[in-house]
Amino acid sequence: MALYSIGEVALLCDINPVTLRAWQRRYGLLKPQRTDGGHRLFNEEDIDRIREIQRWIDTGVQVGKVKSLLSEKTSAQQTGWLEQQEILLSYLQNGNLNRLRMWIKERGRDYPAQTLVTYLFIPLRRRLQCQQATLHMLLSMLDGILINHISHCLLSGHRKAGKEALVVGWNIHDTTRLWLEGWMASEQGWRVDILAHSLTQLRPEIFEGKTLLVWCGESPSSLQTQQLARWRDAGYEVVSLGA
DNA sequence: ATTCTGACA
DNA sequence: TGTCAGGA
Repeated sequence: MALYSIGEVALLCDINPVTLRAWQRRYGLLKPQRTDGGHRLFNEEDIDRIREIQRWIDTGVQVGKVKSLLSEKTSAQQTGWLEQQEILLSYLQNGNLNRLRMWIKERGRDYPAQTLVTYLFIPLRRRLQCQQATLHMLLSMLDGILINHISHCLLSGHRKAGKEALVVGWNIHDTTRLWLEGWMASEQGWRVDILAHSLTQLRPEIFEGKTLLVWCGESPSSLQTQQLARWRDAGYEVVSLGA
């Protein structure tokens, strides 16, 4: 198996060697082999792990919280959801969008959106959220189908009774995640609309009368949490998603 | 030339 | 997270 120096890994993963050492020393995230001289040697597995860490950080998780997430991932995989992910992946790779569409529709009848999102779509999307062009394309295909399916679900939700809610993203990158959140909210009885783009400024006074379901990423900054609480105190209906 | 650790901002 | 010193 090929081994890489810290400098090579730094180039490969577009990351500062200093950061890699910090991740190891402060958070115990890495444990590369060493040469006799004590220089680090990273194998492909280490590099995959580094990319995985980067993906978590990109989605807004603080470094200190990543470690538990890396091991927690295996528990979601042991219960058979990994195989389901592989099925979806194969449809994507074969460009078999119709199968994919039908598959999602059928699963949607068997499982609550909550379950599918948690064990299937979030983990699978995370796997595809690589810099690699091919994977990115697959992710894009999946997202398109998902959004289509979800908008369908939201429409039927509008025919039922329920309180009006608006899903908004606040300083996030992954806008497909808003649809997933909206999907779950819809199943919990909200009549959901989604703001398609993430906002950098939130002004709840504009949406008075509707409940705002706010998505701030995997771990909201304390500033965001405080602001949300302040708005609640001011009488706005503001709910933090994922909390 | 590159990387190591540990102190420090 | 990043910089620096002082060594290997």
